[in-house]
Formats: sequence, C-alpha cells, structure tokens
Amino acid sequence: MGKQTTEMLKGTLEGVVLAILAGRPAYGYEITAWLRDQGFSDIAEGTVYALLVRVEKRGLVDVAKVPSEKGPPRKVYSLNDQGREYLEEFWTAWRFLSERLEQLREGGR
Amino acid sequence: MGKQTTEMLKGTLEGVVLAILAGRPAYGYEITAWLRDQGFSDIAEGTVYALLVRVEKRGLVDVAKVPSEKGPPRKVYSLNDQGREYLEEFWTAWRFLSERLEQLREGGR
DNA sequence: CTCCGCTATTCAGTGTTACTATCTACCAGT
DNA sequence: ACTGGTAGATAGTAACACTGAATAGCGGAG
Repeated sequence: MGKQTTEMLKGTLEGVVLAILAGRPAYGYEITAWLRDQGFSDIAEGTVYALLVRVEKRGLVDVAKVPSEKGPPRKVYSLNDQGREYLEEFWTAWRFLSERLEQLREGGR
Repeated sequence: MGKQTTEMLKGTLEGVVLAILAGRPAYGYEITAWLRDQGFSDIAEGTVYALLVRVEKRGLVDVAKVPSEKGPPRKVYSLNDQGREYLEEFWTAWRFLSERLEQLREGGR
C-alpha cells in the first residue's frame, strides 16, 4: 500500500473506523474486510482489533457479544454519544487539514 | 490545536513541508512561522527541524547554508528531483485517503 | 558593557500509533 | 483427523510529533 499511506493512516484510521460505526454497528473482522474491499489493501488484522480495544477503553463505543454461526462469538461495536462527539471533532480536524493541503496543491505550481 | 489534529499530522506534516518547499526554498524557522500563520497554531519548533533532518537524510532535499543578518546561519532547504517524485506519491496517497473519507462522510447520514 | 529579546538550530526523552508475527478458538466439509 | 474460513488477542518494533531544554549570534535598552 506504500509507506506514505501507512503513515498517513496514523490518526485517520481511527476516524475512518468510527465513521463506519456511525453508519451501522459492526465487528472487527467485518470492518477489516470492508477496509480491504475499499482499497486499504494490506490493513493488518491486528491493527483493527487493537484500534477497537483503544476506542472501547476511551468509552467511544458500546460493545455487545453476539454468538455467530461460524467461529467464536463476535464483538459488535456501536458508536455511542461520546463517540459521535469525538467523530465530529475528527471531521473538523480533517476539514482543516484538507483545506490547507488543497491550498498547497494549487499554489504549488 | 487538539489531539485529533496532532495525530492526523503524522504522515501528512512531511507532505505539507515538502509541498511548501516545492513552491520555493525555505529554512526551518521560516517554515515554522508560516505553518503557525496558517493555523497550525502549536506546531513545535523541534518538530519541523526534526522533520527537515529526516527528509535531508533520505535525500529528498538539497541544503545550502546561508549567513543571516540576524542570528546564526540559516539552513535553506530546496526540493530536489527525488523529493518531487516523493511528493507526487504523497499526493496520490492523499487523494486516495481523501476520497475514501469523503465517501464515508456522505454515506454516514 | 551587560542583559534581554529575537532569530535559528539541535537534541534527548516520551507517548501514540500501525505493522509484524504469532497464538487461541470455533465450526464445516472432506 | 485435517484443512480452511471465521473471529479475536497480544508481544514486540518502527515511525513520527511533542516536550523541554540547550546552544549560538545579533541588536537594542538599561
């Protein structure tokens, strides 16, 4: 996927995952699969699980254990109020950065 | 500036600085001042200098020592061919991420 | 002349984050 | 019993931005 993308994901991947959860509850394996589908080709499994543990500890998501037909029980995450608030801040920061970069890209030639 | 922005800068600040240098040569202090001016309110001095050392080591920039009227001599950085190539890759990665996020923001409501 | 403020750079130590690699665990089909 | 797909956890590593402090040169106030 390239080192550039990898480094860029630091700080944004969290927002990406929270944005997914804002749409609908989901579990780790599902999220990983979705990300790969979207072109984040080599997101490591462990990365998503670690991230989910982090956001859970910070109280941004609620967790429900749901038995699955295949394999061990799923941990289904859903965004709570605090998470939604945090996601809002994320979008604000993103817009800010996005605007500055757009400006630079145009000015740069 | 908020933790969100800080974390988001990982991997993008480098691109921002290279994009600045694509426009014109500049030295550390100047870049820091410009960033602060643009709203990156509390970019630490040390951060920019460390970043410049990194990109210099990777051979993305050329350096010239220029005596200044005030204070110690300036290290003026300018983007070289390798740096321009790297910056292109950065824009590619940025566009990719930007599109995914834009998609998520719209889909999320 | 000395001290302070501004310009300009450097560096050691810290915290957060994503990756690698590996492990456990459950189920279905062969 | 064995393999493959689903699902999650974890220890160790590398990269990066921040903190805080140090160094150094110059000009002006006292």
